[in-house]
Amino acid sequence: MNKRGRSILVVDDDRSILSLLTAELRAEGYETLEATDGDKALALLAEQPDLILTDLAMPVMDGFELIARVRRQQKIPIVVLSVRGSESDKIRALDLGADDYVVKPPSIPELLARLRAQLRRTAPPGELRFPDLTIDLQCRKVVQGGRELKLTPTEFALLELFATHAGKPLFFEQIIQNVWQGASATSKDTVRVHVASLRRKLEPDPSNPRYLVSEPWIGYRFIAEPL
Amino acid sequence: MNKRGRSILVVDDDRSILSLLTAELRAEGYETLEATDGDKALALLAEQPDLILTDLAMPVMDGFELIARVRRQQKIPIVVLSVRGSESDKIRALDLGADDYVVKPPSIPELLARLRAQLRRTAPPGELRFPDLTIDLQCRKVVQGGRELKLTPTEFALLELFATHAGKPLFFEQIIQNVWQGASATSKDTVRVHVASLRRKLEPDPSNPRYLVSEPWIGYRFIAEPL
DNA sequence: GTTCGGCGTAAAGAAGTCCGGAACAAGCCC
DNA sequence: GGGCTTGTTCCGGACTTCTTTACGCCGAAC
Repeated sequence: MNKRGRSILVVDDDRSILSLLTAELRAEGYETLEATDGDKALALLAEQPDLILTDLAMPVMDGFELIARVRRQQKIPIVVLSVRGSESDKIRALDLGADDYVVKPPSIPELLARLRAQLRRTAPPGELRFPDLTIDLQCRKVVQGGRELKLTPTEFALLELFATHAGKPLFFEQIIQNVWQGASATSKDTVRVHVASLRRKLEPDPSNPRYLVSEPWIGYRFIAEPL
Repeated sequence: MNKRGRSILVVDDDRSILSLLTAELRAEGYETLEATDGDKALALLAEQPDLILTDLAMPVMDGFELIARVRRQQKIPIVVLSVRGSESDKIRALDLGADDYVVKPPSIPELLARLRAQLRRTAPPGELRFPDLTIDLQCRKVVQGGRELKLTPTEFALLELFATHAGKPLFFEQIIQNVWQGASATSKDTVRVHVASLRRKLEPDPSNPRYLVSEPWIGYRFIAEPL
């Protein structure tokens, strides 16, 4: 569950509801921003939240206007959470630019699922980040110290597997299973050779591996702190 | 009224509901595709609908598996319309990749508003702009350095696919799927030849591609900063 | 000290890919 | 029909990648 760093702007004039919602969201691992009316919410857009969860009834600037104003600038996902369950309210909010509409009181698990669905589509490009190394899974690009590494498909698959299991040792069996789809012909030797060529491109000193250390009798381990 | 040409794939095993839904959608100006199970729905993906509206309970392949299969390839919006209103069903569908979940029987106006909300965010830009290159999808015109390029239908489809996925590598499989609707006869060679002829028209130096670089063992990648 | 097995590197052969050109089929317009 | 355009298949040369093999190194066990 990759929610790391995703922040949600919660807007509601009822402070008890506000704190209840933010508590739930924080428990799920999200960062939260809070606003009690549309004006304050607009100001908090500068913090670049990843999603807006807003009520409709609010003083100063109501939810409808907030949606319209936000949409004039950005395409950030907006989810409405309101006691008003009438068809006309839903249609108006959705047509103004809201992406989903949930009626209060919500089922928290369902609300969370709907938020996940909205966040998913703006998910940042599948990217694994380590100190001095970023791996873009979508673009199949690996950047180290500002320079892009040119990897063969096998090398990239290897690095992707290692990076997604950073810190944990990987058995030869697992490696062959994942990178070669368990082609029975593949041997440990083949893995070793590809690891070697990956090290030549990845390691500052290939003979003293820093990232890709061998785990005798087991396989290999990728050492790096995520983020 | 920008619903022109937007098509919706409706999936439901109950033919009376199916025809009722498609009637409503057509009345709104959408084009519709119909399927009575997940298998047939998958086959109709070749028609490139803009949205999928699907039931969950179906023979042959149920809605959950349909969602999972579609998501493995595409990010087309998926709206679930089901009698099953339980929290667990909603969460499962949403987490599998659905974008919205509406319980049967739906309020038609609300359903339409939710479909609009989903379609809005995938609205085709109509025009793709890159430095020294603009592609007008509506008029099917490509302008480079003030001169208009004359492309064949296949070449245009290729360029459109590449430009909408700028920066990301495209596998031969994806290319064939999108440009040739997965016609099984099409081979990599065919793709290569058309890429070559597209390069001859697009690239300043066709033997040293700047936009359309080949990604060995993968396919091709279109390199250009959007805007 | 010797033996043994895993580990790392280098080299070579096998296999696959990319590209351009040429040839062929199908459709269109004059 | 003849000419043109478009789309597809095939071939050879150049190149890259993958796998295997061989050899040396090192540590552990005896």
